[in-house]
Amino acid sequence: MSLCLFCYNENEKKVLTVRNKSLPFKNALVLPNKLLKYNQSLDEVCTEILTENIRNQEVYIEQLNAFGKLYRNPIGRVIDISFYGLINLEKDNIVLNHENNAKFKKLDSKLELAFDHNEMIELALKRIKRRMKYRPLGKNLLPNEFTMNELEGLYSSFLSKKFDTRNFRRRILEMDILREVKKVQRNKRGRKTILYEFDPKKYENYSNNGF
Amino acid sequence: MSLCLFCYNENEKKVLTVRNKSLPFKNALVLPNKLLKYNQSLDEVCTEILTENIRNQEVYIEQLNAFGKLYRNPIGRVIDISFYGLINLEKDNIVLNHENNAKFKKLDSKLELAFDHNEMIELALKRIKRRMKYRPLGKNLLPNEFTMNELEGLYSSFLSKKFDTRNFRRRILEMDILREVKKVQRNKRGRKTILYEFDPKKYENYSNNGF
DNA sequence: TTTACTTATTGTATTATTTACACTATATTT
DNA sequence: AAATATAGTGTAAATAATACAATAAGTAAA
Repeated sequence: MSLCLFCYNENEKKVLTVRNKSLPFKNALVLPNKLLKYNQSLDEVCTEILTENIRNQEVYIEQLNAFGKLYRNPIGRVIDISFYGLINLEKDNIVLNHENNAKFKKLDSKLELAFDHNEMIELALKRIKRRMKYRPLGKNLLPNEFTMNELEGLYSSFLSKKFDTRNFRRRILEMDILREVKKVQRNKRGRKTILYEFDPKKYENYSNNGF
Repeated sequence: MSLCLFCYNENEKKVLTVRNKSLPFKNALVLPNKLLKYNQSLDEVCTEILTENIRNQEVYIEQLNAFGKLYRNPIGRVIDISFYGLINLEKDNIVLNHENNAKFKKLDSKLELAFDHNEMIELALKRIKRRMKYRPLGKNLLPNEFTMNELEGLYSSFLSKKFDTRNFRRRILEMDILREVKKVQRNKRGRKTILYEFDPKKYENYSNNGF
């Protein structure tokens, strides 16, 4: 079982990687993963992977795909059921396990993982991209309070597409998932920024049932 | 591994079921399934299931989901990676294995399968429904030549929604995946019907990349 | 052969959604 | 007070989706 755990930090999407501790590909960069034990459900392994690597198991997770090619692991036949998850570094109170060398890495072409783990990331990103078209995204990636610009940046990053600010704002507001927070964000220069939060019930509803 | 194999026959969607040959739930109605052997890839088991039950392995298949709850099988922990497929009974030259009691059953509320196989069907139908919104459907379910009414019926059935004939035809033709066949279908009463076929290249293209 | 009936096919007007596009507001710095 | 940086806003045009009913082309019956 492998997990693509994404965050959105410093205006970039990143994925959690660890150093592989055993053969094959010992010491290579891989997605956090764990073998399923006989008495475990899939969810339980996810929880273990999370606990071990970030010390937090309360994270948004979706099943991705089962990878089952015969020779994907050179040592023997391993079927890997992969998941993806979305977190926010501060909000979710992450403690990276440095024994595993757990690190969030930028998603660029230089990121090369062992096994078929790059494929997993690609597939996860595709899935997220598709999902964004009929369900809201952001609650798991952003801090509790955020600006429209941050939300636009996130959408822009995951959909690899620039938005027109005015149209973006209108569309998001029409989704009816945000509320303005009383507070406001002071900036070094320029106008203050309105802060928003997700309306939990509405977000939940659209997240489960689509728009 | 289990397979939801759908067809669209006599204006109804149907799914392939078999009688379970072993415990637990011996003799119960189930989806065709098979245990994965050590030296098999997922695709190979799919092929086996297909060969065994319909004597044809050249079928459109997509991975659905891994079902991994601890007690989904009362006898022990079994993780089931499910697939769904779409076929056409005549075109695909199906020979049902009656030793397994392989039969296509209408998808109605009376259809009750053992294990979590009903869940699998539900999920597969949801997936297909979603997929239809950005990719074409029909090539695998319809005969090579078909009428607009048949295609509309198929869409209507899988999306559980009535269409306005005029709007439906316009939308489908705008998709640019059909071509008229020279022949025409004679009916007992009323006007002759134009026959269409899918343009293989265009269909393939939209099927892989979406509209 | 004319009329009734059956089924297939077609077009237009309205509404809703999406896109394109540039200036004003509010704060800080000099 | 002027320059600069960032946030925030409205309107018009184009495109897509929806609602809606009459005509065309055949068979069966009178």
